[in-house]
Amino acid sequence: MKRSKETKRLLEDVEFYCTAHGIRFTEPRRLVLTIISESKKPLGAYDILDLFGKWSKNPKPPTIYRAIDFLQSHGFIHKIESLNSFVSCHAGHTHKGSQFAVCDNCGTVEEVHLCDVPDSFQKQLKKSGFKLGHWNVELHGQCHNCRS
Amino acid sequence: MKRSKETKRLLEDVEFYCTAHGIRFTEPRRLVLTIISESKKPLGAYDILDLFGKWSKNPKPPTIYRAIDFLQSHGFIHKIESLNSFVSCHAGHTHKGSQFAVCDNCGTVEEVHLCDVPDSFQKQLKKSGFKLGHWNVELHGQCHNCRS
DNA sequence: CATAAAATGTTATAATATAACATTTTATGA
DNA sequence: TCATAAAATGTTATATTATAACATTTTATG
Repeated sequence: MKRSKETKRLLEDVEFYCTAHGIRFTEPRRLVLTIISESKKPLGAYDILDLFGKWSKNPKPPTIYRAIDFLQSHGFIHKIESLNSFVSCHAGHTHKGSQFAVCDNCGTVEEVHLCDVPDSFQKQLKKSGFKLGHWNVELHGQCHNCRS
Repeated sequence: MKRSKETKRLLEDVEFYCTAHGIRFTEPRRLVLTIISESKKPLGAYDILDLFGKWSKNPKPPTIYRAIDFLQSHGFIHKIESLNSFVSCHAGHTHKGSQFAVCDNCGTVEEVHLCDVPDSFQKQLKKSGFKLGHWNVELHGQCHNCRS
């Protein structure tokens, strides 16, 4: 199976993280992460299922969704809610928020990493007494490539 | 059918908007908007379908989804992507972005209205040459009520 | 009022996600 | 080292969310 430098690096990072935290980086989890990481675009669960099928006989949806849940809960992948699809996270550390610029023309997604929620949100949340857990920002539009 | 002051006001606003723009505010559209507006919490399409059934004999999913598409495309309702559900918009005018504070405990949603995307996003988008269309922000956590 | 466009009705099915239970794998300590 | 429990996976079935396709009705317009 093909694995880019970025994917190899991500797999190593996750390996390290899992060892350090005593959690298991099993074969389906590794394969699902590799598939997502190798994709230039976000993948839906059933896209992943199809690709997974190249390496394993007749996989079923729960196999994919379980791996997704695991990877997501540890911040290794993110879900783009407006596309029902998933991207890998190369931000290098766990964080509570994610921001994506989604090109509605070509479908590519760029993660816009910010460690904190913008002030304008903070202020409004403080005013209403809302305790922020995690957040997700999806910015739709046209990427540089598609504009020219 | 019960209709709060807020709902009545919203219906009037939409009525006015539709007349002004030569678009039709038909019965299924009005009923779906009323149902969403009367709800304290975001409603899924099939929740709406059930409620719609109290006023119309045996409605089918496309009826609901069509009304949702219409209402959404004109900015009268918003979809909370992370919940696959819908809320009405009382912001009073169409806008390109929406922000929601979603309480993961009680499920209530508060719309945090901002007319512009925060600077920190603007900056990053400018850098990468991304032309912003519409955006969606979903802030998950605990609301004031659920904290006490 | 004839016509075309818009909206709705209706049937079927596609796409996304999870429940429930059986089996296998792994970590752990007696 | 091996009995055990916890974790993970396999498997079957089904729930939930959303749309395609085509028939019919309603509305705006000349």
